Amino acid sequence: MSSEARPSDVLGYLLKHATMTLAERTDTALAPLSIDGKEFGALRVLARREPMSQLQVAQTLGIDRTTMVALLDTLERKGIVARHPDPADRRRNVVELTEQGERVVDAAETLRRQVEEEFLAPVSAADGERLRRTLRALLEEGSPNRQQSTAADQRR
Amino acid sequence: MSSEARPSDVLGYLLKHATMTLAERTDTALAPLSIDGKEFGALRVLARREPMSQLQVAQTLGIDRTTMVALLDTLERKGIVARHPDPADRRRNVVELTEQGERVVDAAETLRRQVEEEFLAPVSAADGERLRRTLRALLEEGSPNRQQSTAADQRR
DNA sequence: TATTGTTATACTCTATAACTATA
DNA sequence: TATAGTTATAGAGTATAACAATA
Repeated sequence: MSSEARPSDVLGYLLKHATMTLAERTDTALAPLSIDGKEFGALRVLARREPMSQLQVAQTLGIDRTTMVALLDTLERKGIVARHPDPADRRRNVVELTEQGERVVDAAETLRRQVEEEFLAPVSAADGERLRRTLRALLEEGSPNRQQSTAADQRR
Repeated sequence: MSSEARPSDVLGYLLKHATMTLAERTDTALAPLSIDGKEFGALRVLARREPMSQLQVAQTLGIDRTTMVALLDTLERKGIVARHPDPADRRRNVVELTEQGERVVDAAETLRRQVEEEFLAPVSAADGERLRRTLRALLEEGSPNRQQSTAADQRR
């Protein structure tokens, strides 16, 4: 018989609620810019890079190209991105930030950081950085900083 | 002008992907028990407690009571929970784990812990514990007494 | 009248399939 | 034939509204 774990001991619970809380606050902070966190994620892909096709953006984000269409429709209606046919391959649309889009992305980036700072305010700066570092380590899957073999490794 | 942050520096990105990865692995591990993580969440509410009504379970989970109906339909079909009208208030259904349900919950709890252990394997045990502690601190102080409020709750 | 569970319905999100225009 | 973008459609998931039984 296993002993009871309180909800707040369950890592999945903690991660999920931390994710939801931060996402909500980010959406709230971005609302004055008329974008949400998901749209900002797409904009960040476009920022400070060579122009990309819709498909490339979609693949970078891990979403379907049909989903990308609707996302870009919204952003284009807001004047944040522009689509142009690629002269070199007219099947493709090159997606670029407008001037307004650049300003929105910069403002959003500042807001995102502020939200993160506030979110992390209850813990020390060191613990905040440790959180980031630990999460990065957990997500770097095949990378070499794995430790000893675990029960899981044997099952693989 | 704000400087570029790599995706892996964005806390929301890290949290979201950590949540997704852990949830996927948990679902995979629980599959042999014919339950998923969401169902297990509901079962954990029922385990080792006084019997609760459907509404109480739903409120604890922060989901709508109509969603609860479908969730319990599934779990009841699997023989994991049973519903009885409450003799004291026959509008209510008392929800209880069956004997099989108790066994499933215990087995699932063991699996959940194994998955967590594997998930945390890339970092030291100390860092794993720090992660948990930091997340708890962020959720306690960060969002005072909000359990899992939904859009619906706010509209009410 | 209010509450609990239920059913029917709607809405959001995202994917698959099919169509178009290019290659 | 294959690919990029689009459109139409479907599916999962979850909510709101309406209803029956009970309080």
